[in-house]
Amino acid sequence: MDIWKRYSEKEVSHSMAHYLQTVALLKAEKGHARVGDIADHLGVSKSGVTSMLRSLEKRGLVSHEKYGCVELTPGGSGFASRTESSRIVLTMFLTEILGVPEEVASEDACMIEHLVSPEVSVELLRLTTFMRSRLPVAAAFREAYRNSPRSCADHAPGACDMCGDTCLRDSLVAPVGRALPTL
Amino acid sequence: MDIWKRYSEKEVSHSMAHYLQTVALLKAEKGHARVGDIADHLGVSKSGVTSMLRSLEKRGLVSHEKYGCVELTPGGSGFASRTESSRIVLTMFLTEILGVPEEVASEDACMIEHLVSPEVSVELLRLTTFMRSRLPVAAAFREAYRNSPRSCADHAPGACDMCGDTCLRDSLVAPVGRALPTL
DNA sequence: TGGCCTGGTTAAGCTACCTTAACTGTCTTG
DNA sequence: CAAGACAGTTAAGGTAGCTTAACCAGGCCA
Repeated sequence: MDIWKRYSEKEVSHSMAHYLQTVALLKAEKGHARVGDIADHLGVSKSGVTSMLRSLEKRGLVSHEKYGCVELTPGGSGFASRTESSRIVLTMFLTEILGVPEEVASEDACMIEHLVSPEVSVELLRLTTFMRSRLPVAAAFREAYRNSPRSCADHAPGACDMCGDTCLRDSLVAPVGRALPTL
Repeated sequence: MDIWKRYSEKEVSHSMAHYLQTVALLKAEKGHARVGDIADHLGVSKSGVTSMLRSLEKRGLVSHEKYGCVELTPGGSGFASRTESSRIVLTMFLTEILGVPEEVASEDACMIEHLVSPEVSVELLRLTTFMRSRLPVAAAFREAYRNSPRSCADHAPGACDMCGDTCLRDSLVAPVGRALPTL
């Protein structure tokens, strides 16, 4: 099982995704992206920005010459807009369909926006669109869903066709001994 | 905006989550988890395992004495089972509700299982359960959804209440200049 | 008892991403 | 045009998570 290793082999890391998004945002907001602004926006040091820019440049995602402004290459701007769209779709799904609080939704979306595949994002958008729609079948579903039970009724093994011997919901919510030393 | 930084401050990293899951699996399968087995299962070197175990031990997630077997603490086993449940729920949602291919679903689930909050996991489980149910309203919804359009009809600004000026689906699927040097 | 194989450990080194401290380039202002 | 001020850079150092290489502990067998 080696899927887990692809995590660290992603073309664009979490950090990189946020650098790219920041550059795109600053360009849109003030017309140019400079090292200091990027550093302020991300809450990192300017030297950190400089070195990250070097590595983004090596990957062909930005262009940046000494003491100059930062530009996104087509590749970089593609990543930025894909990640941004992914974040929008995720947040919408989490808040409006799942009904999770804004705060939680934003954080979760931020964590995973750059990790979900386009296939999944697209299907998520489709489901969200359909569920939000004014079609009677969607309205009826929403109504019924709102009133549906929040927890599984019975967890004799096999009683619930989602869970096995132990209730999925229970293990999601109350992991044994959550306690964890601060160190 | 500092949410993005919490990513690297997560109590348990992607790697750690997989180490914990592996220990739980080996314990369940063969009754004990040893360094070599963990290394084989994860495809990393034994020395890598040793040093990761040290750091998991510091965090109170496993116990391990020199040349001995590895045990999960209650905390560690809690994390393992929470992550495992999260993965199950995600995979089920992705394949059965979104209809994404198994291969993609597994990879995406693996990437994000340890990052989604319990709140979101629980709601995802609830939605999945409800949508899969035999209730007429759910069946009707599934039927209508299956036949719903796969792409947005019209993207004059404002025509679609999901997208803004540019179509979300388009930017998810065809980011400008996907090309990216291998380096 | 000595030799050897297996499993585990340490040591040293690499990459990614961050930090602080010190230096340099550029721009403004008197 | 020189003096600062400020923006940006380099240098050096830290943590996480890996690697390879070399070393050590314990079981097995002649």
